[in-house]
Amino acid sequence: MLSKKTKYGLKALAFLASQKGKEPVQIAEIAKHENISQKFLESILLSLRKTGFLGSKKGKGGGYYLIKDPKEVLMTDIMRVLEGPIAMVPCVSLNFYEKCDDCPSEQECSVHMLMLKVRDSALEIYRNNTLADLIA
Amino acid sequence: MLSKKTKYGLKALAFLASQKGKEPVQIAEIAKHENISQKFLESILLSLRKTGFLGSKKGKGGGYYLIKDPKEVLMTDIMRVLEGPIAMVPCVSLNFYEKCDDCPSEQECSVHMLMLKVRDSALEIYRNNTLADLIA
DNA sequence: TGAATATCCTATTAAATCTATAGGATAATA
DNA sequence: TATTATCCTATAGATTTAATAGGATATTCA
Repeated sequence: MLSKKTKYGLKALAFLASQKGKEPVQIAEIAKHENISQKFLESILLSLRKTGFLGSKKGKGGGYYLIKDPKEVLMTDIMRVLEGPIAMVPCVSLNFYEKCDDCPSEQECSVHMLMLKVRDSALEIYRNNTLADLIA
Repeated sequence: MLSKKTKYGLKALAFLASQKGKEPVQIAEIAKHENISQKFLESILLSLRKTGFLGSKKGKGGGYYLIKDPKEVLMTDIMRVLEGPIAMVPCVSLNFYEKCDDCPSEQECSVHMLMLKVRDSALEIYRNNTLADLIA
């Protein structure tokens, strides 16, 4: 299941992408428009800024804005920052690989191959969708 | 991420499917072979029995065994019992549908369509794989 | 300069879920 | 009737997620 953090983050990014101008949008406005707890959203936007998706401006007239063209922002990158691994088990993760402690070998593991297929199919979707597609 | 319950359940099912005969296999043997806490596995096998995947026999010489031919057991059915919804959000779930409380409408929701695609791609994998494929 | 505004940042709490264990009841075998 | 192995419920422990609190910092504008 998608975490609230991810869902809210996606909605916030989509909302920012739907804005015509490049004017900063305040947290409060996004939170209100998307029915999100403002404080919770604040921490999510902060992490999106620190990972290079958003820029921000303090003080009056401040807020958050997209740094890149929505068409250039791949869903793979967004998902990995918000939700973490796209794979359902660490042993088939490209960016968050970890060995399973209960498996003697990945060759023998009955779960490994199936989860590899699932990961690949999810990757295909995320690689072929950008932030711009969220608002289309 | 896949829960331990699901992972262990899949491994146990695969182990049972790999057995030549139809003799019951004891929890202890499965647990040892797959490096799983025996008590935890016990509760997992119990739920797989209650949902019609496994049969069981008590007493000496007892244990668990598959009820159906592994080729006839779809991964969709296994996953839904062990892990729950295949969809990442309830609003795109076929078997566990729920309306999102934060969304005014699913048409407008920027997350909805993307998650529908992800669900469909996962479904395609699970529908085209059976328990027999886990041990191939 | 200073008041107002809005993000920045860390810490903490609250809630939910997941993982694992305990301990006896029940049934089958020999 | 002793032994074996599942059945069943309850609960404890651990981890993760969701949300909140409160002040620090920077910017705007009068």
